[in-house]
Amino acid sequence: MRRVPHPRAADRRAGAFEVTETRIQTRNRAAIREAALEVFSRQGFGGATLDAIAGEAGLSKPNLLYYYPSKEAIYEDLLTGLLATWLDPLIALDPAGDPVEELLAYMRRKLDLSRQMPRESRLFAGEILRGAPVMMGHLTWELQRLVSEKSDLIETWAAEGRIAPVDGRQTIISIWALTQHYADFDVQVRAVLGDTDPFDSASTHLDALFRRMLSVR
Amino acid sequence: MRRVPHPRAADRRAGAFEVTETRIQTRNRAAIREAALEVFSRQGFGGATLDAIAGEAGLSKPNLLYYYPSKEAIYEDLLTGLLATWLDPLIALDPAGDPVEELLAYMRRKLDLSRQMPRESRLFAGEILRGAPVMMGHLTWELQRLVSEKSDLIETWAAEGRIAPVDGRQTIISIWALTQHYADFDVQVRAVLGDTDPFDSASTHLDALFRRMLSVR
DNA sequence: ATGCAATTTGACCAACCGGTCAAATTGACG
DNA sequence: CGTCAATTTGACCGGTTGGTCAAATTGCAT
Repeated sequence: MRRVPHPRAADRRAGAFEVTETRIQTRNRAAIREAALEVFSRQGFGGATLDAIAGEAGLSKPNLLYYYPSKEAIYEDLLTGLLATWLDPLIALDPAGDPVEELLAYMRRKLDLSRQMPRESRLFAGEILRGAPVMMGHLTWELQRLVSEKSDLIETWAAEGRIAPVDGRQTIISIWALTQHYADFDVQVRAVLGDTDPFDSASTHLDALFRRMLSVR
Repeated sequence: MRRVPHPRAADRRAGAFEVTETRIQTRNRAAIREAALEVFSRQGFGGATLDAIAGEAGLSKPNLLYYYPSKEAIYEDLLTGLLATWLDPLIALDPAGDPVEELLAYMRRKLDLSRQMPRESRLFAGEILRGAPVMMGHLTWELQRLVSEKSDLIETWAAEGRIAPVDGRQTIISIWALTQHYADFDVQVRAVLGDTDPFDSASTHLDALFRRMLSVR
């Protein structure tokens, strides 16, 4: 029913450490992911077409479907492949560090992600907007667990009086909202800010905001 | 080329103040807008279909197209019709009021909008995400002008020492980001917060956040 | 109750969409 | 260079999509 991408001559030389992928496969899969990111992030899943993705990747549509079995498969592969990158900044929140500086550093890492990977941010945003049909499972497992752990840490810091008394989960949500906004609503932000680089002024602003919000007085 | 919805017997009685719309037209147009809001806000423009909208509205597809000339027309009508509602809270920012309380009140009005009109919020979010193909014009006129005026007000307050020194535009952007997030990323917020009502805890949290951010010490 | 405008519908259409398939082409290795 | 797997392609398919149209039905003012 499903054409699996090539039994491959994989185990021809048993014991080889090599990846099971051809050079051509690696190149084309990468091109497809790049193209799909471009198209899905701007058009959304529903608005994207295989022809558009194939065109952007420089492949024919049947050729594209030689590497991925379906439109959904490409979309899912993109999202799940990016999930780790998206969660890493929170994972790096260090219990041993200085509370305020740790949270500011987390905020900065997220803002950098918005600056350097705006398409990825919009891809996630689009998925969540539509009710997360694909990511729902991840949301209620990895994410919930991770946020639970880190919000406990934040509230411990608060209880110890090392930061202002805050709700841990709400604090994390605020960092998400404030940083992702610059990628997701890019055109609106630029319309409002004019010529100034959104991320430069955002960086200063958010730094001050979180310092005031978190520091004990 | 385009079938205009009915010359109407409009001016049959000259000098009448009545709307140019039939009762049936009013009812059906309202049903269509409601249905379109439901579908567009969840599926995005690209993922939405006329059949889905017609079905939701309880009309046949040709009947739907009797009231609106095209899918784009419905989408545009929704967005432009909702624009005023979306800008009103900022317009109401009062130069004569107490600065901190005014900004807090603005934040609360926006949060209420997220709570009571989440579909409208997601509709706008989807439009901006895709680069605002339809709203771009409005963004670079009404919005830019309004934000310009109100950010000047905020910075005047700051210069007078009545609130902390902040960037006016960035402050407005922060209010948008923090409040709309609860509507736009609803499923993620709920996944993270569990059973507690997102808007109740958000209200407390954001109140404290903006008070700390804005108050002079 | 009748006449005309307003509304509704089924049948239809061309374009497009996601996806398939057999056949052709290319790459790599002995 | 021969061979076989890996890759690529054009032609095609059934279903859906946005949209049209003529005809039927309904609402309403007289």
